[in-house]
Amino acid sequence: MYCSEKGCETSLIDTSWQQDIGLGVEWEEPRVPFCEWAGEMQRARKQEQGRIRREGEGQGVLLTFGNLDQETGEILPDCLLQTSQYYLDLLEVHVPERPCAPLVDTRENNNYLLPEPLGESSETGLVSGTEPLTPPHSDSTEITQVHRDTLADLIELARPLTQSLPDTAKFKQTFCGSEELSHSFLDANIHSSPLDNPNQMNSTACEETLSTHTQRDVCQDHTSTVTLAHTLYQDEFTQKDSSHTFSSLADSTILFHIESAIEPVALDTSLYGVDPPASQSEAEEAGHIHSDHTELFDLCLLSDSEEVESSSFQSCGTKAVPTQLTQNTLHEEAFHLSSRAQTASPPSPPARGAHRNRSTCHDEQHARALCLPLSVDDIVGLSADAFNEAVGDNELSQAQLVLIRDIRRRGKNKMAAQSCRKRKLDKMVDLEAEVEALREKSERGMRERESNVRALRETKQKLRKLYYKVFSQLRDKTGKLYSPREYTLQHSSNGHVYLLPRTAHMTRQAATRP
DNA sequence: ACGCATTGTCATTCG
DNA sequence: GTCGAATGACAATGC
Repeated sequence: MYCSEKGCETSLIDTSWQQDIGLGVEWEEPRVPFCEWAGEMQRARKQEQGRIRREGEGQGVLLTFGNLDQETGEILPDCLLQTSQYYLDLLEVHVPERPCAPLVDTRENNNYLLPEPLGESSETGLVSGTEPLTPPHSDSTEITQVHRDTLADLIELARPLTQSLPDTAKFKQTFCGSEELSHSFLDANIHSSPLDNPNQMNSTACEETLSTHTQRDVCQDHTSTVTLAHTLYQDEFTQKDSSHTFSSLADSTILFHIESAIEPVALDTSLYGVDPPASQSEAEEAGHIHSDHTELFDLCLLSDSEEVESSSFQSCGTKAVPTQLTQNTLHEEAFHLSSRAQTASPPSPPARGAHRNRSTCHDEQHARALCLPLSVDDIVGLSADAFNEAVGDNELSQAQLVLIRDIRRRGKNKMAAQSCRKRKLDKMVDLEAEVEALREKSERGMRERESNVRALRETKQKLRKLYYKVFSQLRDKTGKLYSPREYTLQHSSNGHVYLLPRTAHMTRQAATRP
């Protein structure tokens, strides 16, 4: 879709907005033409720039993690400036000598498509001081006037398309040190996702993610000097109508096809185009980058495996795959990566709190790397018959067979160890309960024994008293008392009681013993 | 720095 | 003999 007339970009975007409104998007504020909005944007930027200059102290603080762009007044980290300059250099050849028409989307031609330029325009009331640029493939009548720093901002906006941020948090730690800045990049990654790129986030997921981020952006402080211009651009959208943001961007197809301007990047060197580190800190940063590189590879393969079985693995985000890489190349590289991970280098110490899922993630990464047809859960959870059937149905390589059986063995053993420990724990609990019951039983026996001993002692005492009482009442023929030392009382089975001399009694007892 | 608890993994035994 | 479950031992990690 080309527009050759001056000012046509305004009508195009306005038409897009009108279409959105026609689709039911409510517009609470009076409609502001895009050109006016762009002018406001530029004025806001100028004000921001002036504020930065006034706030020398704050600038000093901000410059601790970034550099001040002399043209825009934005604070950019070094890496961004380098990358921005890189893309500027790539696009410098397209700088024309006269004002240009807006860039519009021609996806077939892979042309640039930019939002309405913030450059000079008497009709739109935009500020002056622009440096005209034109996209590739545009003829003399299809020229675009783009403010240089706006182009730089849009390059930054499009940068995630080609460099991918495997892990926003890691990116934040590695490059920015500023949460807001990293949010800007995350938003840029979302807002600039080409809908027609199969490697990018689909529109539904993008909209969902976008909704979350736009809500946050509405609450964001727009006076921050760290916010990049494209974030301001997006925030202006979200201020007007957060639900309108994506549709506006999508319907007007404000996309930035940068792939055509990017040279092939050697994957084994750097996907981020970082020069060899000169210092230790740079070397550490390079280590982060290399780590992201490896992670990116896994994620590249993830998109491949999703084609095989989309239900097995879940995507971790929007990842760009270098178009120069074929799937076979990726698979071969993934195999080497997986092999290296399995055999060579010991895993680096994971972050605190990552220990619990380390093993599972490790297996999942290997499964992704080798494109196993089953998820780790399925590999472990399937019955033996189902597992063998699944393995038999899918023609797996030797490496895949080894890996899938290792994953199953480890997973089974892991569950077995867990159940074993649970059983051991339960057994210990049962044994402790049994010990407690036995202890109580023993205590009861002891108490009963003591009670019995006491009763026996009392009985013996009573018997002794009774014994002497009987002897005290027994008299021989002469009326003399029987001595208990010389006589004893014997109770027979027939109920009679006999008084026997002790010698006879002892003789009798000896005779009855076996 | 040290001890303890938890978890994963390997080797081995058992059914 | 094979296979899966069970378990002891060990290492890594977190607290």
